[in-house]
Amino acid sequence: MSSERLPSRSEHFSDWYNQLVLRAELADYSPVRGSMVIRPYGWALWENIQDGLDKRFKATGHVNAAFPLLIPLSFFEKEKDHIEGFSPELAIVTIAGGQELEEPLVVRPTSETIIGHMYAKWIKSYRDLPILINVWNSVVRWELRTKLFLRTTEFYWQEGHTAHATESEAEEETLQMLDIYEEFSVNEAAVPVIKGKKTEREKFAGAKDSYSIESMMGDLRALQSGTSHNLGQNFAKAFDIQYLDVGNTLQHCWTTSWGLSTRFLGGIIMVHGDDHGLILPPRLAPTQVVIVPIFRDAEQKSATFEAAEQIKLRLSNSRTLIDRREDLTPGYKFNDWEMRGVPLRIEIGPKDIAAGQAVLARRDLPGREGKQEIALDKLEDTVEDLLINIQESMYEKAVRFRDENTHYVETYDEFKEVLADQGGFIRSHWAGTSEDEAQIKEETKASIRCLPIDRPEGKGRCFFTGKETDQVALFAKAY
RNA sequence: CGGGGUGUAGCGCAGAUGGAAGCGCGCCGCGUUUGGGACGCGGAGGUCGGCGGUUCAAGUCCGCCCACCCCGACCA
Repeated sequence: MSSERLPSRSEHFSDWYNQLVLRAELADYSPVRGSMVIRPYGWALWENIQDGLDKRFKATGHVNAAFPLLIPLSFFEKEKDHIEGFSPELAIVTIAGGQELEEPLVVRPTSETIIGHMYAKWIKSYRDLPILINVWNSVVRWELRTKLFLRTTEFYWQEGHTAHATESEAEEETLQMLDIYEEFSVNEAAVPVIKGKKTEREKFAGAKDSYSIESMMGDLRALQSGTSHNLGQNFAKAFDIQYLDVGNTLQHCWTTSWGLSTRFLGGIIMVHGDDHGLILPPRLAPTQVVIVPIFRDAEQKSATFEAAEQIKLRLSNSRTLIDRREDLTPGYKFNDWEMRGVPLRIEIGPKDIAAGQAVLARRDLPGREGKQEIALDKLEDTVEDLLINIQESMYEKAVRFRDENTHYVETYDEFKEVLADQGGFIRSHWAGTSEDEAQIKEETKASIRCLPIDRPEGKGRCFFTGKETDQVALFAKAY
């Protein structure tokens, strides 16, 4: 790790982000343009995200499976909107085994088509439904402009694909998975979200309706961190996914798909990080507590290592690590673990051992403010409480930040003014058309992130058209 | 694909006017250190992004190409 400070988060957000990802050893650039290597520390974080989501998927009746990486190109041509949306970013294999292929193979950008093809084979009767499959894999989209975690050529994610007998059941599934993303984001990642529906312009290529969770990043831009799509019968019709209903009538299924990717890591970084580095929510942190032993000579060394060992044993409920490196000073280690965002640090040295105590430092409150001395016999309870407390206060801080930077406007002039002067989210009544939305994006760079589902605002006047409406739109500049 | 920038040691950079490839950090060894990014001494490490041209001589001048980063358009 470099010994320099990070660029200032408030002044150079983009540089700050890039360097943080590299220096916290979350990821590194790979030799192929736009793709990245996720390093062990970043992958450990992703594994915790996987665990949290996978548990929730299983609890709602989903099972995991695997589908192939390569998909016949013709599959993409079966759903008109889907191919239109994806064709610019497909990577296509045309040569294999030293020969030009009869039919080009697409490296999956998402699996709706191949899964649709298989579902058509597997589903015959209403008794086969619903089918609730989730897949953990990676996909490739040839993006023009990339950024570590947020948009890379290849990224890891989960994609859920379900098929149902009725329209309402599919809609229910779509919203259930959106709720799961929300609950996960809030409770595990301490990242507040706005749940909502995508507009026609912004929805998934091939979907009937798309929903998303949207979060505010530290630079006031919006990040879509999870999506859930009601695909209607679009893919069922394109792939002949049909079943016989109770009355012996052939019906098309109703399908859904939903996904959350390694982009979510980028969200965690940009919501919680500070000038010292990453700040990880305790529930997802690969290491929750790091113990830094402090010593001068061999005698002190064995005493503090012994004390550290005992602390670790007592903290068996937490993911605890002892920093045994002997060639580095404590000060270096403090900065190192702060860069990596470990929520809680325990310093133990000769003075502490003599006093029967240890020093606790919480990552979310940097410097002296977050330090306290604690008697060793109170350590377990204190650590447990602190981890919960850190998780909560990280969430509260993020909510406060988002709310302070969310504005309501009544006119388009005001909209432009607020966006230029303050930025952030604009949440206002909206009755405009797709063309109006396009015009606003063209003129201000801000787009409708979603039409929020929860609307405490009630009825009001659209800032753009002046029409009375109960629909609200969330506008922001987005990643 | 448009605009901008950068390619010299693992990283960050310096190498006016062409004339023996350097500095800082990191890395390796030994010793002293260790409560907020330690220090000394000794080392290892380079087809100067690539190809071509000008020249007695190119990191440096010229041409072409490539890669990456930033800002736009497109996107989870």
